[in-house]
Amino acid sequence: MKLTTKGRYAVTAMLDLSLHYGEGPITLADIAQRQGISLSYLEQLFSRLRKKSLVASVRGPGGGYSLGRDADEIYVGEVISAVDENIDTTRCNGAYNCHNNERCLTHELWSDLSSQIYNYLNKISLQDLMDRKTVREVAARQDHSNQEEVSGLEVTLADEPSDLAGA
Amino acid sequence: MKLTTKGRYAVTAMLDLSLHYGEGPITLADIAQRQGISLSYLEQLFSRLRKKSLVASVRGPGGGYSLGRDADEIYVGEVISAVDENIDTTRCNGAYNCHNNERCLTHELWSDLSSQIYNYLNKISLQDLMDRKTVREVAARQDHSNQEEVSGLEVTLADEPSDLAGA
DNA sequence: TACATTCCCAAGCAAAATAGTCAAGATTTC
DNA sequence: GAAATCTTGACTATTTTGCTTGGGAATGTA
Repeated sequence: MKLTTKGRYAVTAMLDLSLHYGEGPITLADIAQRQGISLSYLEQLFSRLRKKSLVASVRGPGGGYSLGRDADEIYVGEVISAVDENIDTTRCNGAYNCHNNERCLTHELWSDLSSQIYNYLNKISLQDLMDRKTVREVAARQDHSNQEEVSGLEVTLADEPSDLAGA
Repeated sequence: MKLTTKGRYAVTAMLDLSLHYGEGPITLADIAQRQGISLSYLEQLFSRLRKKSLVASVRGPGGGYSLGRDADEIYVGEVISAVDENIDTTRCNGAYNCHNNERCLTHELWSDLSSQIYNYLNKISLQDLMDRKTVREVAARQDHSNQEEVSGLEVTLADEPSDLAGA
């Protein structure tokens, strides 16, 4: 199991998609703007999500993406697996001869752990996430600020004072 | 939580140390050879393990490392935390303003997950690992093959046919 | 048909992280 | 004092990440 921002981006985007389900296809441009993820990067992620049938796409004007299944049938673990290819550990992925043609000492431990994490993540559906109060609150705020941002063409982000609170 | 080979190396080395506990201080050179980890890399890892008092060191000839506590009081999670500094997620680690000065949608999910994994790993002690049958078996083999390897200076690993089984 | 909008895809690239090397030193034992 | 061992820091190579660029292909609309 690998846990990187890549997987987080994917889950965030899928959650965004779920929250706007029922509004017809959602464009990646919308998601990119709402979630602050680069459009091209999203395209790469969604390419993999589509290959795993987690999303369905419609081309052309008015097109976009929608969920491949209902939100309560898509699990976080699936999303992460889809974008983070080698879900296994990097060195001895599945191989029994990690070291000196034998299993490495902790081989079993890591496979145990991987499946443990995987189990945990595969119990959480996108619907579960949507049901969370904090998620709904943030989503509502995002939809509002989105409407404001749409009018202005681009937000200037030259040197945002991100660490004012610190020090 | 971050799960990389770095953490795996650390746990493997600590497990090796546990298995040879009672034989006096163990040198990193021994561990490096048994577990196939570069000595200098081990040095870096053990530097961090020592700072967290997970190991104790004795310098000079006959010196080496020993466990900082009993094997049933050292948990896998601690070992991983010790070497993998930023145990938190990379982007919005702890910050509440991941995106647009708000919490990102999945912020809560990731902190939940992190603590979940951490809990799991902090229930497994080095002693637990040693009690596993497969670990004891591999360890026994390693001790044997180690004695053989000591006589030959270096194993030639020019082009090992690692993918014969494939295709 | 033209064209704008959207998905699709592949190559490349900078920054960061990972895994490892190298070199110099500090302690201790013999 | 010499050898063994830990200790430390700087340096390097490789991989991964996050992102850009630049082109397509499909499709709805005028």
